[in-house]
Amino acid sequence: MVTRALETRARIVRDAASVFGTRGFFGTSMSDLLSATGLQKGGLYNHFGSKEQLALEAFDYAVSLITGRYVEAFAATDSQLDRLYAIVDVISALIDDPALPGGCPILNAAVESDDVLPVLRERAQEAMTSWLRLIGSTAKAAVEAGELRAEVDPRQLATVVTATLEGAVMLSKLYGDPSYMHRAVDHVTAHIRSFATAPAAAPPRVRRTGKKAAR
Amino acid sequence: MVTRALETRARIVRDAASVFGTRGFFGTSMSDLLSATGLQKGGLYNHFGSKEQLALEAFDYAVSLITGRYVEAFAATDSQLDRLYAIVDVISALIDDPALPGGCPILNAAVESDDVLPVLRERAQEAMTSWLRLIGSTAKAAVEAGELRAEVDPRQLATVVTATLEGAVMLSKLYGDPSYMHRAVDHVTAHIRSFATAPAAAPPRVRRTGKKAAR
Amino acid sequence: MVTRALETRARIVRDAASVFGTRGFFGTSMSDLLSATGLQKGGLYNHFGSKEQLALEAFDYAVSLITGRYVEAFAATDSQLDRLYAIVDVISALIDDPALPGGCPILNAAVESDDVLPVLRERAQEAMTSWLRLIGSTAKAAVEAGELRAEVDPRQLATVVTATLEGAVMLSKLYGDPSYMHRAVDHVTAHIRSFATAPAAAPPRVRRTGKKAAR
Amino acid sequence: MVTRALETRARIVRDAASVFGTRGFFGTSMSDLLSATGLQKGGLYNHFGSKEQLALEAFDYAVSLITGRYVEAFAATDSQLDRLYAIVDVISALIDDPALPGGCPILNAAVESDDVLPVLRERAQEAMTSWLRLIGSTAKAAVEAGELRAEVDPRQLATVVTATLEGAVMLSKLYGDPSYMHRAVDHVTAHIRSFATAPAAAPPRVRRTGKKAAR
DNA sequence: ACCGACGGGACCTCCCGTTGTT
DNA sequence: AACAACGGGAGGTCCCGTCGGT
Repeated sequence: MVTRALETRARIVRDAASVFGTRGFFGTSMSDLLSATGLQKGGLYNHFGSKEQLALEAFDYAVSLITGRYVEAFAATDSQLDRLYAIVDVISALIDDPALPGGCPILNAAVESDDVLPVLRERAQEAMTSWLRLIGSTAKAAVEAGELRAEVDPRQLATVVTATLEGAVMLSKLYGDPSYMHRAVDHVTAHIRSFATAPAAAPPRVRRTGKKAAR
Repeated sequence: MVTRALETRARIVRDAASVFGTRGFFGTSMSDLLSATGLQKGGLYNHFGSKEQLALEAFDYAVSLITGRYVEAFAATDSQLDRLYAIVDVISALIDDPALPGGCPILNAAVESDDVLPVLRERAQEAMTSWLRLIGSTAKAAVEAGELRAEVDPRQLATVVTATLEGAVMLSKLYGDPSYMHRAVDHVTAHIRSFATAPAAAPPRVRRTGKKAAR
Repeated sequence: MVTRALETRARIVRDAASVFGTRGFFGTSMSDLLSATGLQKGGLYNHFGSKEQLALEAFDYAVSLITGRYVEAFAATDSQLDRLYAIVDVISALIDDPALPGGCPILNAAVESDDVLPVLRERAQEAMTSWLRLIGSTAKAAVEAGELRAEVDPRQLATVVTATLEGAVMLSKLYGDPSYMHRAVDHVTAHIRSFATAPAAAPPRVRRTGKKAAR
Repeated sequence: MVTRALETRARIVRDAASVFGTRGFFGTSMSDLLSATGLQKGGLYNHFGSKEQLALEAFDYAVSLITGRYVEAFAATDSQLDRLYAIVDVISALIDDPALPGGCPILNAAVESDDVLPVLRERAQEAMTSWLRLIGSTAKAAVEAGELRAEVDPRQLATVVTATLEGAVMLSKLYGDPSYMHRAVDHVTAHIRSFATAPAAAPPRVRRTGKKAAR
């Protein structure tokens, strides 16, 4: 039955994404994947031609989980500015309420793929590019909607938001301490707000852990 | 003979630092290290008991190169504020004028060591901590010297500066494009300047490549 | 498929037992085992996690061959005394008609495992203990059956029989000359007979080679 | 200075004999020997061309220690029969009061050298042969001196004594329990005495540990 | 006489992928 | 679709022996 096969395949990808996320591509062995999926060699290689192919699909899946959260979060927004804040929240959730263990898949892929895994590197570039574009175009839309001042450079803003949050993902994971991410979120949020046309109330920060961390 | 040994050892660490920086710990094989150093297995294992031990020393060496640049840069400063700018410049140089290939060793170690290389993770934590402390205490000194306003939260500033620049290292390396780092530097510099007591001239930015990248 | 695996596994154990018996644990390399079994590394390691594990199973197998001979020989006996003689014959056959090359596996294991292979040493102890117990309890049964005089100390007898025959295994193998074993067998047999209640005919010695070695 | 060199050489042999005795030839690595002697590669290879050569000399040394004990023990005897008892005592001392750790060097060499170390095997044969001859000729002399009955077969006696005691060395070492050796000594002693012409008092057993084990 | 850097190979282990089988 | 035996090679480690240097 075709459905069954697809389910198994999806389950493999899901399990593999967790393992690759926490151990990295080279740090993950086939036997890690076998015990994570509960399958044997044959079962796995029926669906994927190689470890690399599985890794690529696992990467795509991990990215899609984040993308899904954007879509979800965007549904609840009614301004471009809120969308920017929502984007920040989604990244922040990589630490506070991760969909998958291992932090940000793009960061992981970018760091590990250096000169060694060009295929993965390309995927990471693509994923990062669409992320940067999302921020950039949202910022531009916010300007056009009159929510942000015209002096905002969308590309500059996208870079700063992304770099700061990715760096914070690394810091918080390195120390096992979410407060680095929280400080980064505060900074990025304030930075965005500094371009807002209306003095505006504090953005609708939703810290997913529920703990309203005193700052 | 003792001299010879130390030289060889130092050379191995230097060469290994490059390889580990570009390929990562798991992505680097002993073969890679042998061809990088020109030694044979026996020769290498006389100096280092294991690949991990060599990796740790290579990490320390890579960090020491950055530290050395701080020391060098600090010698030319005469205000706490200039020191902050110098720190930013040193990190920025990881892209524009790297001492070693592979970007920031701490970033690399932090991302790859997750749950897999606890010893390396500890070293990365230590290195990162002293970096954060350096920024934090410099910021505090700048406040005490009246160069920055009292409202500055040193820890917050250290987090933001570090996260943003580390994230930018990742972005610029991912794309092979230094402009991400440049934008991050501009932002961080402006952010610091926004706390300055004197309206002050632009900070003495020294882009090491000399190319004034149009932005 | 399952059947195939078990067959292969059994074959590996059998072949390995020969190699370990003749070359010893440390003297046997994985290469030796590979050429003995005709497998490749991957094939072998699918069945056994390590050389040590294989060695242990090979040891157990070698011991089981000897045990099997006891069972076989016991089936043809109808007195406790005959059982004692049968035991002697089984050990004697390690030289005259070996099931496996390499002499006595327990002797080999005991000598080589000293302080270096504690796991093997334990196995050797267990195997030796059940051997000593077999002799001891058979002697006791012979006393109770009135076939041996009550003054017999079963533990003493077991030690003497075992020590003498094991020592003879070593001597005969060292010189490649079975006559040492034959002399030991004669002595041990006479020693046992000296405790017999009936003057009894000579025990039903079956020298497995068929050659009635002139002594 | 020549003396110095010989001293060092002798010390190496002594230390190596202990290591080889406990770990065996293959179980002993050069680095084991280096740490046992406190020397470095160069220091060791100045005296011995190879591990094998050192092992051979260490074996000879170990045998010479036993030989020395014979000589010593013989000096205190005034009958051939006492010499036989003395020989038994010397072997018994391998367990109760060993000159070197590792039990009997000949036993060890015989078991480990099988088909793998022909040179060592030859040495073991030679050493064993002179031991057997010593017992045999002493027995013969005892017969000629009228201390043992003429029916004694010297070669048979030598085999039985040697096999039993060697087997007991193995047993006592396997269990870490000297009582196996004690029982073997009792047996062998009684066996010899059974050939004595004079009903004679118990032989002058000297258990070297001093504990007169109750039997 | 001794040290210690180094070569180069063998060690055991585990890798990833293929293949036959159920 | 899944299992599991197996190939063949690369992994890191440690081996023994050599040799330049003190």
